[in-house]
Amino acid sequence: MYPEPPAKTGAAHAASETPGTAAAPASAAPTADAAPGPRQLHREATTSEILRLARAQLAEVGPAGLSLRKIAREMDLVSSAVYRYFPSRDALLTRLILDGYSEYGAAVELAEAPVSRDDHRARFEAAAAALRDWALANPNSYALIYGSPVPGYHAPQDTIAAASRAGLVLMRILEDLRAAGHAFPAGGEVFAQGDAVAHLRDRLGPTLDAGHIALGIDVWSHLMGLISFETFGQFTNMITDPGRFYRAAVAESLTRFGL
Amino acid sequence: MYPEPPAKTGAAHAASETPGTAAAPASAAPTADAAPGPRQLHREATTSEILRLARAQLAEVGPAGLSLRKIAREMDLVSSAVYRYFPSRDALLTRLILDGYSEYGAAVELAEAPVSRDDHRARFEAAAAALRDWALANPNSYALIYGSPVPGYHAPQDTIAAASRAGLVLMRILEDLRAAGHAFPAGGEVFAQGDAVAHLRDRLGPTLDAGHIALGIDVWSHLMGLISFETFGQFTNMITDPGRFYRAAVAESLTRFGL
DNA sequence: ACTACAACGAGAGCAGTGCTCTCTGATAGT
DNA sequence: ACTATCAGAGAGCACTGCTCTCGTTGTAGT
Repeated sequence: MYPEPPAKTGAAHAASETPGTAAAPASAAPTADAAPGPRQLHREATTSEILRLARAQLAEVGPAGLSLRKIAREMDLVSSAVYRYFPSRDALLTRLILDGYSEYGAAVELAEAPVSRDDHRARFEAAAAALRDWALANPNSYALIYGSPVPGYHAPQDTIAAASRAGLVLMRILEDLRAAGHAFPAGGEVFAQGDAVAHLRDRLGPTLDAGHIALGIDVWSHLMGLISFETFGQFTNMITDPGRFYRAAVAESLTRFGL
Repeated sequence: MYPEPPAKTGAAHAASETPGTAAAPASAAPTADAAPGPRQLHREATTSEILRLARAQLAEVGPAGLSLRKIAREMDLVSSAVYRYFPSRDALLTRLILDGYSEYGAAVELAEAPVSRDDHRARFEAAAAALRDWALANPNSYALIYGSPVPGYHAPQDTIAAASRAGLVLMRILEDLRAAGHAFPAGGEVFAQGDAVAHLRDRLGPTLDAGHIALGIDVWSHLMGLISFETFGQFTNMITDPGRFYRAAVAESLTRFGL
């Protein structure tokens, strides 16, 4: 809903994926999903080509500049053909957002994974650094997923699950910390027990109580605030060395965990 | 540069204000700026009417939905006429951004002002609460000024000065704190002396050293991160009571100042 | 093997956008 | 009173998202 088409409902649906693929499984061979079929292959190829070009455009001109017609042109397609694959520009955007969350989460996981499991401090530092690095490397994707939401666009439930992936990496470190018998400093208890919602708790083990989850979310928000300010240019003429500044904040965060 | 016009340079200029007003002072009466002149009056009236409608539209459909043509229609003007007052949509947006920063800063100042000067704790709490309240009351303006920047849009120097206004309220509290002989806890010293840049230091007295300014910026970023997450919907299914959560974070911030 | 159906792409077209250019009155300063 | 300036009108360009129709073609069921 970026440049806002004529009028429409205003509240974006933007939910449905590629309709054909999703509506298909009723027919064909239920033996297995054995036979891909040349048509479906073509469909998948086209879909991912659209996404590839969309991502390229996103990186170049940002979310607002993304144009279905331009994508069609680059594929030697007529604009209406693209609508066979994505029902609207919004749907494409939704898909890009979802992918963005995944990539972001994957990047953070990848950075944190190789660190020795019981070196919680190093794990946190690695994850935090990856959080910033990815944002700086993919500013437009970052803006898409953590910047201002498209007006009238209410994130479908899919996105809110995907959104927490990067944050969960931090949470798991806290979890392991707790499992290792670590005692969090008393200061963190300003966060009430009921602040973190059940949904998030289900994705974590029972080791952490809501207060500690809330502490984790607070720290996460803190880091994301710094990253957003930096990538959105708010630190211009304010902070000379954002990298060092960020590392200092990370160090401060560690003390909040008692590390 | 939202829906990106044809091609143009890509890098937004977006600097110039209402050109007539700025280019005028060579002629007329340099005795004083005494005589407003009926024509100039009309110009100012029209300009502010445009801004009024633009703000209304912004609040309703967000930055991306802002349409010069629609504004013109609502004023019973033809679209090209609006260009007599703002050279481009970008210029209008720039103006709205500037105004947004001002309003935001004013709101925070207004909330902090009535608090007894030597109750630094209450002053901080009032300012922090205003920070969040304004954002929640004006989500689209907030998104405009603190959300993802318009792609290709490089903030003119004017904006970066205006941007710090709300943050400065917090800084002044630290300043007063320091002036009152308050000793900041040792932990804050993870922030290196050189992090805060000269520009910001000039707008504050010499009482605060760069390390404490950096601490202030960090806390400010933290709060803004929380506010952004909340207004941009990132806390959905994550935090049950964002208000209480925010207040807890504010309390934690106070301890960082030794309050 | 044939047929009915669904998918796909093309093309035209609608309503909207930002922005430019030219022309015509009104108006303000000389 | 004259003239330069300015505001607005109007037409038009290039672009957007999206819809609809219409042949073609692959696919699946009989």
